Amino acid sequence: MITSHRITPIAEVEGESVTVSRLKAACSNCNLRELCMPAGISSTELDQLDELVYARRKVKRSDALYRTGDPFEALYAVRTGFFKTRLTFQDGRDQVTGFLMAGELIGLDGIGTEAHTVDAVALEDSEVCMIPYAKLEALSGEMPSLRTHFHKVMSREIVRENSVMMLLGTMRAEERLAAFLLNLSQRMVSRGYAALEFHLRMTREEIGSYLGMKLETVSRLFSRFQAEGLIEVDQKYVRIKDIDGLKAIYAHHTH
Amino acid sequence: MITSHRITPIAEVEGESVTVSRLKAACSNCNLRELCMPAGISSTELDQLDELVYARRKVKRSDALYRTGDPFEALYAVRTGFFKTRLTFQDGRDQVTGFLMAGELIGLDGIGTEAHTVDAVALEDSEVCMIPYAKLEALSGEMPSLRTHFHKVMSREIVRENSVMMLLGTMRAEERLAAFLLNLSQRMVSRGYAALEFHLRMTREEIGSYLGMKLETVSRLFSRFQAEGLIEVDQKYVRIKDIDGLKAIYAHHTH
DNA sequence: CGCCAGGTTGACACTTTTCAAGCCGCGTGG
DNA sequence: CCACGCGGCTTGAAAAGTGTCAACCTGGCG
Repeated sequence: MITSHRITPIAEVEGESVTVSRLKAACSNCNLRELCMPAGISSTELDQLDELVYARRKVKRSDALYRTGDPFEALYAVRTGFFKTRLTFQDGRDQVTGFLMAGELIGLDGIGTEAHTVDAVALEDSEVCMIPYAKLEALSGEMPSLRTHFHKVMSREIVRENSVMMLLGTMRAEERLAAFLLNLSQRMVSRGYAALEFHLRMTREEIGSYLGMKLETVSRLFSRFQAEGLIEVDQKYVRIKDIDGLKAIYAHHTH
Repeated sequence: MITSHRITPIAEVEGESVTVSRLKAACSNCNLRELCMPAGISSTELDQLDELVYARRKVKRSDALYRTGDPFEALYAVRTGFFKTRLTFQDGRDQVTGFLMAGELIGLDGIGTEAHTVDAVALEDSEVCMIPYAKLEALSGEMPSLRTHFHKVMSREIVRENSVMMLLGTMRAEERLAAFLLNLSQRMVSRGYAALEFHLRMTREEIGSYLGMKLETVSRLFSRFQAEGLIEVDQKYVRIKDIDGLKAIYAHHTH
C-alpha cells in the first residue's frame, strides 16, 4: 500500500500545456463516483480507491491527452470537459472512434499492446483523473469488486463499439444522425443536464467522421431535421423538439 | 480450489444438439495454448489454468453457442471450427460483428450486463472450451499473469473493433473486401495454414453484413478482383494471386 | 478590421443498392 | 439414381443515397 504520495513529473508532451496537479483526487468525495466506480462499495474500499487515482491533469482544448504510439501508463477518467478519440490509418485517413464525457474512461485501447493505438484529444478545456494502470492491476488483484467493475467497463466498451459497427454498417445517414443525437441526449440526462437542449462540443466534420459521413451530409441533415420540426439548430446549439420523431427515424426503419 | 470435477448439465438450448463433454480439457496439452493463454507461464500456473477450463462443448453448424439475452455464464475459446457473432437491432436488422477461429475467445460481450448481447453461431461443426466466468474472475485474483493477459485480450478486442469502425466509416467497398481477405489470410498463417489459399466459411451475405455492404456488391467485387488477376475465386474457395495488389487496394488509397 | 475556420447550400458525379433474372451445386425424397 | 427444390451466387439495368466541388455566409479572434 502506498502511504506517501510522491510527486513525479508525468508525460511531458512537447509544446503542449499539460498541467498535473496532486490534489488528492479523492474518489470518495467525487460527485462522479456513481458513474465511475463500482456501486455498493465499502468505505475501506473507497479509501483504497483513493490511492488509485494518482493525480488530476488538465488538458486544454485541442490538446492531446495522449497520442498514438505513446507508451501506455494510465487510464483516465474524465472529470470535466469533453474528449474525442481518433484512430489514424496508415494512409492518413482518420476516424473519430468515440466522444467521451464526464465520468467516462479513456485509454483502454492501450492495454493490449502497452502503447496507445488512438489519439485522445480534448474538445474543450478539460480535466481528467489519472489512474496508473500498474496500480489498477495490482489493486484489482486484492479487490474483487474493483476487478469485476473494471471488467464490466471494458465489456461495455466492446458492446458500445458493436452498436457503432451496426450503425455504420446497416444504417442510413439520417438514422445515424438521429441515433447520435439520442445517444448524446441520454448521456446528458444521466449526468443531470437538460435532456433536450445542449451545445455540441464537436464540429460537423467530427460528427461526420464518427458517423461515417461527410460534413456536408451532416449539415444537410441538421437542416432537414430542423425543417421537419424535429430539432432546432443554430451552429453548435441543438434543441430536440420531437424526440419521438427522432426515435422513429432511428428505429422505425422505413426501408 | 476445485478438486473433483462435477458433471452438471450446462445450458440446455431447446431443439439444438449441444454436446458437453468432460474431457479434462487440459490447456497444458493444448496446441492452441500459445494463441489462447499467457506466454511464459509457469507449470504450476498451468495446472491452475487447467482447473479453469471446465468442459468442452460441441456446436453443430448453424447452431448457436449462445443467444442474445442468454444469461452470461462463461467465455468460450474456440478449439476447432468457425463462428460468427451477430448483433440484432430492435427492428430486426442485424449485422455480423465478428468471425472467430481457433484460439479466439467468444463471449466478452456478456460481462458488462451479465447477459449476452449478441448471438454466437457456428459456421461449421465446431468445438469450444468453456471457461466459467466466475472461476476466471476468482482465479484472476490470485494469478496476476492471467489477469494481465485477460485484460490484454479485452483491450485488443476493443482495438480490433476500432479498426472495423474505421473500415466501415471511411473505406470504400473494394478497400473493405481487400482488408477482409488480408485479415483472413493473416489469421490463417498464424494458425499454420496456407496463407494464400483457403475456404471461406461464411456466405457472401455474411461477408457483406460484416463489411457493411450488400451481398451483390461482395459478389461483384470478387468477380472484379478475379478479372484483375488479384485473386481466384470459385464459390467458397479463394486463392490470393497478388497479395501486394490487394494491399495496394487496401492501403494505397487512390482517392 | 480583416482573416479564417466552420457551416450551409446547390449542382452534379459516383458508388452502392435495389430489383430482377438466371445459374449452379447439393441434398432430399420419390 | 435422378429430378426437383432451394439456398447461394452471379450479373445486368435502373434508382437512390451520399460524396465531391464550389460558392457563399457567419462569427470569433488576432
